[in-house]
Amino acid sequence: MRRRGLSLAEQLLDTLEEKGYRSTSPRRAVANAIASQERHFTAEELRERLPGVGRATVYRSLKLLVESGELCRVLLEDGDLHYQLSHRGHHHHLLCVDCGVSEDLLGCDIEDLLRQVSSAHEFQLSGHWLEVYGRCRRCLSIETVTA
Amino acid sequence: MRRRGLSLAEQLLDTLEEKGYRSTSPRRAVANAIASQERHFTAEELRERLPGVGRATVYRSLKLLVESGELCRVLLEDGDLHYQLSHRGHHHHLLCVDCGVSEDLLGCDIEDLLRQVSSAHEFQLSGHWLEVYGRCRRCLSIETVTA
DNA sequence: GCTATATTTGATACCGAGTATCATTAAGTT
DNA sequence: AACTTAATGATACTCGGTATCAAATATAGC
Repeated sequence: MRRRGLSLAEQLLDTLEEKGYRSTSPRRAVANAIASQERHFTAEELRERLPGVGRATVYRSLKLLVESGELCRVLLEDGDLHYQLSHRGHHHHLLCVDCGVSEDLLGCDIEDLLRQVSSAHEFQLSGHWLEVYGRCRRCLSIETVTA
Repeated sequence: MRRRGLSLAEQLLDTLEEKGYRSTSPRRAVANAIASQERHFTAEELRERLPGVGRATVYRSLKLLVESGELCRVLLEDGDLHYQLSHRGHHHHLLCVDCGVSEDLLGCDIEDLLRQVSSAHEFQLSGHWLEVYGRCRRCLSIETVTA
């Protein structure tokens, strides 16, 4: 949901400003670093690319961006949590375990299924977390070539 | 899938022995502590109950038990990873966000759905992670009483 | 039951992710 | 330009987890 006329980095800062957070140069640096990041990343990876920004500030910015919905956390197959740009509201990820690329899953029928399942267990559904892992088309074709 | 004639703790040790790991007194202590734990727990919670066992040993034992399928990791709604006894192979959890009780989800149609979704994205499915959160019947009734 | 050998242990130190504190600095307002 | 409030970054800390390595111990062979 990129807003017209705004670069990705500008959009991140814009969202923070709308929430009353100031636009500072460390935050601009963080926003730029995130915007130029194609795949999911860890806080430390981001920090390495921002030697001039304090550790606490990097973590604080990540937190604000997750809270404001611009970033989301993805759970890797091994249990590691990474960050990733979030282009929409609630959604799921289809993650390539080779290259790390992710596609969003929207409009699938999981919610319906979960509603059924939880009512069968007499649970009042409040949320869920789903990650799907596999190999993307590109990685599959590369694998075939090098094999 | 508790084996006949074995207590839960004995079964944990038994599984490790089958894999060639020795039965030691620290491991027995860990197995007993886990066996008496009804809900999901963190490594630190377990460690508090095992003052005589070294930190590294607790973590090592947890790792072995996860690898051998006796324990599984559950992802809480806030991203925290806890441990829990795993009574079966691949399964999902229906977790109560109030009391932490969990029920296993088996034989639901999620796998089919994921197969469809991933082939639509030209992904070769390799795995998935699903956690479902809600309030269990007991917590719902308590809430009604105290309200 | 004793001995040899390989595994396990626990102390320690370390790492990554994240938070708390707090004096200093910089944004936004007037 | 001055003021006020938020943000920063250094530091120290917590928690979950791993690497190292000398000392302890479980098992296998005799």
